[in-house]
Amino acid sequence: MDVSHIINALNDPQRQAVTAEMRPILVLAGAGSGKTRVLTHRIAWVCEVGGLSPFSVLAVTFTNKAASEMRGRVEQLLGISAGAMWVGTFHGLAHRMLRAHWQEADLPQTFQILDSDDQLRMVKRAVRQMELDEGQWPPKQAQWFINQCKDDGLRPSHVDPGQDPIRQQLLQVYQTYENLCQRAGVIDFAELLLRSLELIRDNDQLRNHYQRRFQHILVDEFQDTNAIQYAWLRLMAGDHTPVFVVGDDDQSIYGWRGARIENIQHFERDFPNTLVIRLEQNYRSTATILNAANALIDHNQGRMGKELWTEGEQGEPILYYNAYNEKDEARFVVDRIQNWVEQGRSRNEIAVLYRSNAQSRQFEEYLISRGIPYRVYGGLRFFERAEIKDTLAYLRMLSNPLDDTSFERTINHPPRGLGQKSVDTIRLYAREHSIALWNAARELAESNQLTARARTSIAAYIELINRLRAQSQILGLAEQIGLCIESSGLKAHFDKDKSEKGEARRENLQELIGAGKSFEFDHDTDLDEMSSLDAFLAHAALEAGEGQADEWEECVQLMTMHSVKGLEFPLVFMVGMEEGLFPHQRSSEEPGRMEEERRLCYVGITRARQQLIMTSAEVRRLYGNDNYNVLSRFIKEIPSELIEEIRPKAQFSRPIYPPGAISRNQVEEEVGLSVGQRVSHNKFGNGIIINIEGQAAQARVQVNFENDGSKWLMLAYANLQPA
DNA sequence: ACGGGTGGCTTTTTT
DNA sequence: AGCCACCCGT
Repeated sequence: MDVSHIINALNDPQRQAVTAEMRPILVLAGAGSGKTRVLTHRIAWVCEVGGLSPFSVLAVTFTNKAASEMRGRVEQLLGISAGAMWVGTFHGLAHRMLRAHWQEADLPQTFQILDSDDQLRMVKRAVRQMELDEGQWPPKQAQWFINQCKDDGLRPSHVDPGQDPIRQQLLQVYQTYENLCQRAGVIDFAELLLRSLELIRDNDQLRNHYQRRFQHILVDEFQDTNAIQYAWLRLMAGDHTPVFVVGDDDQSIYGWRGARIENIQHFERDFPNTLVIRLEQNYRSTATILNAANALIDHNQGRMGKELWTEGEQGEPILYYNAYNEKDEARFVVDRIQNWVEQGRSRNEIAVLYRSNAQSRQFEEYLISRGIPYRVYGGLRFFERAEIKDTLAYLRMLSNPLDDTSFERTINHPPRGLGQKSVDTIRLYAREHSIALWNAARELAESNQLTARARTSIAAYIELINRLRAQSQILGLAEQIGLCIESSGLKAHFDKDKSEKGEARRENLQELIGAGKSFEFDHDTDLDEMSSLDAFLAHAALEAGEGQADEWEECVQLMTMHSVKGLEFPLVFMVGMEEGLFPHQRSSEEPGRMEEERRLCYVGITRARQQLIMTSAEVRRLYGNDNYNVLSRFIKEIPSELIEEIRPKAQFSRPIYPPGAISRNQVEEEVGLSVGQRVSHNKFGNGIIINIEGQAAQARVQVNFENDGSKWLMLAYANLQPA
């Protein structure tokens, strides 16, 4: 058999991984070492050489993007359509399983998926239903608690209430929320995984079926798996199916949302007889960039060990510029961008990376003023926009009228003369009778508990939903969407808005119809019994869609260091390299987080192919005050011979301090203290000055005390002594 | 239903 | 400083 197309283009360790015998395999794949290639070629290998059917392979990723990329490459390699193959995201595959076994999973056939926004609304309802004060019990916090429990595989009954009354109350909210969801027939993202885990755990027949069916399980970005995903994988694999996981402990940056780096660290222990393969040859960056990355990440403890190398050139040194302030920083970056473009290079090749989204603004302003097109990643995505969700809520009511989330969203939107009070009556009635809002509304429309006016409105609403459902039976998906937009009054509602915003909303609604059309086209086969409407609604929840339509315009890319993972650019800027910003202040407080910050920095560095430029600002205006930040430790951890510091050119004067203000150095001189200095205070003890502001009698210093944390003190009264 | 004023918050994000 | 959620008046 000719297998050259599978293994020819591989280096030794890659080939070793791809052709390894059937046993647990852990591929530690460094940045830019060809991990996707290994994953896809492995699938081709076990199918073509190992004789497995493509349908007995399970391949899991985290993002839809990674899944579709993998799917495309497998199709190409195997020359088949991978439609029926189990290649997808954890959530997508769990969803597929629940759709197939909805009865066994105790779900209505038309169960709907809540996205985080829907989930928050539902938590809010739970909090209100318990008559708790929303200020004291922020739904956001409860949502976080619930998701954390579910990500650890814990149902309310499994959670140890402990002694903490706050925790006990949150647990009650969790329970109430669960009841609301179950009654409405909706499940949130974490529930997809939890429910599917419980399904195969408790149902012997199904478990045996899946364990027998899948002969090989492959996992991408394994370092990002959380507890429930890991448990799900182990259950799917059972005792006999070999697992092939690819990941990089040095790129684990999602610990804060439940990812467990231990999953990869303990893989060898959990899966006996594991073969570990390291992919360390990098095909992306210059040696300088890799050396910097290696040196930086070497400061972390307990790594699994890996060092990137390249056959390529040394390349340009890393450039570092210490700007006066954030404006100067942006100016510098945009100058460099202009430079690059003037040399005939493309704007697509450039990424500006920052730690937090708030930092993008300065860069945007300068880019706009120079007329350079750019694209900011992040923000609301297509299916998350209000007008889209409004329409989807109507569609969901057609599919499952018991869906309380959608009922709440549609009952008085667009306004149809039902006030807060009438809706409250419906809620109360539903709660008292433990029925869905829809059923409560139907009963109340017949009763005399409401004013005649409200009854008419409710009756009209019920009539509307029923009529839409009847009419939509014979329509295609796109027509159904169009019908909902028209008949619900949403169209008329948004037509009234003559502003740019209204215009954009109308366009989005038009685009939604278009999305329906192309969805029908792509899914014409319809192998499941699921209606195309239900399939579309699930698609909308699971795949929120790209944020911006004009993504192919040649433009500079602005994004956070988190969202850049998996991408690469010839020219990369890492901005805001300051203590407090990056590493972020909130990460120095929690144990383990600092190493995660360092990994994040490692991720950023390894995105650069040719040139890496880092910047910091001496003074940065943040939340309204000036901060004098110290240079990020991460820059200090890179060997200085790899870095070339750019000094401001003589012709640039120091224009940054606004008239009347004085520089930090001047303040320090006047005050006689400096940032970084150790001082003692007779009440708070010893500490370090981390910030100085104001002058003369107004001078204030921020001191980070060893015992009491950081405090702002008026210098005139603090009586600080150098320590 | 809208809009203006106020107060509180402020890291990272996918599904 | 900005953003957003909430509240109250119209």
